[in-house]
Amino acid sequence: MSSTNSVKKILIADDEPDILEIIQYNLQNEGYEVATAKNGLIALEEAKRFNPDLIILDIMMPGKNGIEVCNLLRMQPAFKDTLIIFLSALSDEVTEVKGLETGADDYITKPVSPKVLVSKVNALFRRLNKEDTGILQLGDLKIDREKYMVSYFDKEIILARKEFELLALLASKPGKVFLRNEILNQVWGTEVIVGDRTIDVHVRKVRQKLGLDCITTVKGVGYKFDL
Amino acid sequence: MSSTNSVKKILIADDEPDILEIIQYNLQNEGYEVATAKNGLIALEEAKRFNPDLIILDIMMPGKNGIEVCNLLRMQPAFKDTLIIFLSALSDEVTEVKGLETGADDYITKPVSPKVLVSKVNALFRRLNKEDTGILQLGDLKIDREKYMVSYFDKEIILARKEFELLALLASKPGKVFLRNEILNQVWGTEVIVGDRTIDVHVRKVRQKLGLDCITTVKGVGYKFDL
DNA sequence: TAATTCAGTTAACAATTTAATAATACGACT
DNA sequence: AGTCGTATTATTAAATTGTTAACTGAATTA
Repeated sequence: MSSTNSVKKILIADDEPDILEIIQYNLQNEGYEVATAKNGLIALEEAKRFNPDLIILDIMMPGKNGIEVCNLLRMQPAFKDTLIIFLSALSDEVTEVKGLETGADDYITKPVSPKVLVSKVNALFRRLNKEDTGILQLGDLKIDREKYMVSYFDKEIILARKEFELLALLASKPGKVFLRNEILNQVWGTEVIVGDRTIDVHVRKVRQKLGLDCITTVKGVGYKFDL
Repeated sequence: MSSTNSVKKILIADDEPDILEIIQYNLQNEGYEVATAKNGLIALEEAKRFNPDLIILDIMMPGKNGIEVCNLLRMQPAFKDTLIIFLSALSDEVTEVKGLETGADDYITKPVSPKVLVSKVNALFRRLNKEDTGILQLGDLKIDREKYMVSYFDKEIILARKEFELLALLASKPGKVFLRNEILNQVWGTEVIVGDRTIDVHVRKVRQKLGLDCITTVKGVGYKFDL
């Protein structure tokens, strides 16, 4: 199974050595870990051994073709969720639809520019990692934007909305000094007009509830988050 | 934001009425709910109103082009995770790479066969919905989305439809705070307009029927499910 | 050094928002 | 007609939010 953090592993299966090499080179350049297979059977073995996050499959290969390989992979629980991209010289509609319905995530027709291929791969991983929740982890302080929850050393701290938004804003760029105006615009919006003291008071409440000196005052300028 | 159970909504933006119509027809045939926009500005408005799960954007449109629209959408938190596919007659490498790097999930060059497009759309949703099993088991609480049934300690609890959908939504991501707007969109849809109090009342009923304190209110923000 | 000013802190209070509840109304369906 | 599901409204209760005013400490000035 693929970890969200680590370097992504990609297996490329194609019977043309040139293509294999070009794609491998470009993906490695982008920081991916790459393995290759020069036919369908080897691809299956490599998939087991290498446990890739993404498999790029040529359709027309000697022995087992790409679609067969895909089917065999999808049958195994271990590869149920593995990303699969078909790469094919066949650009006919029927094959493409069949390929996608087999459970592939994309179908790219050759010839394809390496840069475009890399972009598509990036896009797939980007989307998959969107799963990550908007959690900010700063030392022992955790700010979960989705859950509207702050915890320190796993102890939950209840913040009111404005308090939370203020903290989330400051913590979004630790070290950066936010001007009072920025804070007003971000947290309170441009419509509402509130006095300057209001910010101070909210800062105080956050400090108090956190019991942690992480909001620093920069006199005459604004506030910043610093652990 | 996309509901786990409901029909997926797709917004298509293209300045060519023919294309708009063909795509719309094919996607509706596949069971999707479709809205259309004939230029970039309208697309932005429709996105806000219709709240689609996927937006298919033509790149060359009068006024705002697709890439601009994509950028504007991605800036708004509400559309940060919305699926976006570019559709373009431009097949040059630079535009395609730029499009994908802008945050699109796919880039398809015209002309495209409607069947292939539909397959690609299906593939995207398939990938996104991987964890969407019908039954949710949360501690001793079981929620069966297919049978519209809830049980606690094997004791069946009858919920009305809206009540059920509300609970199912909140329980789909335990801990996550759902904004009132999200709840309205998911449970009631974008078409119907109901007052804010309606949500409260339904929350109350669910709490009452479950006899279980699993829905927490987060003042000023929304509600969350927590066991 | 003492007085003054400036900027921010603090605590108490008031105003405003927001949600829970109960009672009510209206259809759809039986 | 009666029940059920749904949405609205009014009332009440509670929490958040904003303001005020007094306080503190540092920097500035006389």
